[in-house]
Amino acid sequence: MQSRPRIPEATVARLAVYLRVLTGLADGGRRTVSSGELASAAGVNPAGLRKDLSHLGPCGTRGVGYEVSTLRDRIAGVLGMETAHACVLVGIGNLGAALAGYGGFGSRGFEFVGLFDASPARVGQQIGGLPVRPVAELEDVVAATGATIGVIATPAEVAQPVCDRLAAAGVRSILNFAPVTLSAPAGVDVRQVDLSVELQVLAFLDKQRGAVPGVRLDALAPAGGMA
Amino acid sequence: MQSRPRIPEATVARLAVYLRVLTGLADGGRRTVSSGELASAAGVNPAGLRKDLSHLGPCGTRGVGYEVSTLRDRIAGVLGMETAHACVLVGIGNLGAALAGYGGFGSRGFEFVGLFDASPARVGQQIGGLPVRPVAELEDVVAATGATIGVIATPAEVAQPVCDRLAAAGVRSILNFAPVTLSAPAGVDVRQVDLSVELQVLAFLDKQRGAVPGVRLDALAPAGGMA
DNA sequence: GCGACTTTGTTCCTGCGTTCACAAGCGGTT
DNA sequence: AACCGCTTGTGAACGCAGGAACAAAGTCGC
Repeated sequence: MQSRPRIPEATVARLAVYLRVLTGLADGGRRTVSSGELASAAGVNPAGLRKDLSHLGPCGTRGVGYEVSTLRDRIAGVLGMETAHACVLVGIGNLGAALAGYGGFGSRGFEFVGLFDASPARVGQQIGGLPVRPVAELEDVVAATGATIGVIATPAEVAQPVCDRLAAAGVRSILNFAPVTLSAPAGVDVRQVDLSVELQVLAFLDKQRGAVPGVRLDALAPAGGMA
Repeated sequence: MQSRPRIPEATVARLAVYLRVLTGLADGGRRTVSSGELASAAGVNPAGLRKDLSHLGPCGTRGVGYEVSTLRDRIAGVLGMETAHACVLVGIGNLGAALAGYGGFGSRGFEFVGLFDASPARVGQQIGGLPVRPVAELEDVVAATGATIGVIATPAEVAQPVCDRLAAAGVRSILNFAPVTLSAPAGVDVRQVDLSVELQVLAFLDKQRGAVPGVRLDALAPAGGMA
């Protein structure tokens, strides 16, 4: 009953945004919100927001709006946040260290239970209260903690082998920051976050909008990082 | 002639992926590729790939496939990579420092020309050959370099003011890593990269697939970050 | 107690993205 | 020179997401 047959993936992504906005409203002491206000804060269309929320069954009061705390708890339940999720992070470079030290995950129910790196220089360091372990211990930690989410922040060359090991160890969801397209066995979800792609889309939109060829790189940049 | 009336945004994102794959193939000495092989490497449908490529006009040889270097250059041209793009980065925390030090941008035509942070402790540090400047100099650097892309890696509270200043200074494209929904004036594109949302979508897909309640956080994690 | 206003939940419709399937074209071979 | 297999490019159908408009329902005021 709480789990409808299917919720579109795009809706799930927006539900996570609504949840963040609602949490902020609740912390501010707000009791109720209308769909229009919530949609404005989330940057979406009010009708679309109501349609998204309709997937969880009726949870608002007509003429009044939505009760902030109730809606927050309802969304959190649908997204599966009442149970914490154990994550392992492979690749403790600049980006990996930033992810490991970012506190925004823990407060949302995601807990890193293992950090791994291939470099002996990194192994043994403490980041966010957790030691960096050698990748050889990956399977053991996944088995011991029952981690279901793996985050890959390694160089591109080793991302696929790491993905294979994570999947074999029992991880069912993988978030990949390496700039390669991973192939994983059926039953394992992979989501790709590619920063270069995001920038290139922005650059294209800018170019398509016409004009503005006047980029003067030489004005302040000393050395071109051409590789 | 080179710029067709409109290319769908989803296609642009995939073109960037094709470009990455093609670059790798060219470095490996490969001369030609078929749509099937390229689609497999990019993780998409072969027919969809051909339709994406059709937006740049005919660029393949029937019976043979696509010439790797030619297609690579064609895509690079459409994405506007023959001209470098100057970027400014605001917020040099863990994530910002990782972005500033990441070499993957420079090789794709994106060059950081200014790093900014509000903390005096950060100002003056050198990251990737560039000094961290106080945010007060933001407008001057944008004007001097003609930067068109701004990257926000600040705490959530100050992301909107920073966005406003970037837009007012003339930046037309903004990539936001702060967990807030930004509102920008018309003519300014904002792309949101929210790591928590990605994780929550993964968690939901995992939950929806059924089963797996056996998350044992207490095995290794010390404290549950319930808020 | 009744009316009017506000807001939700739903339905319809339009447009887009994706996928399947087929015709057109090129290279290699005999 | 003609045939055959292979691959591209395109046209059509399907499904889905997004947006607007409408009906139901609850609350506030009189």
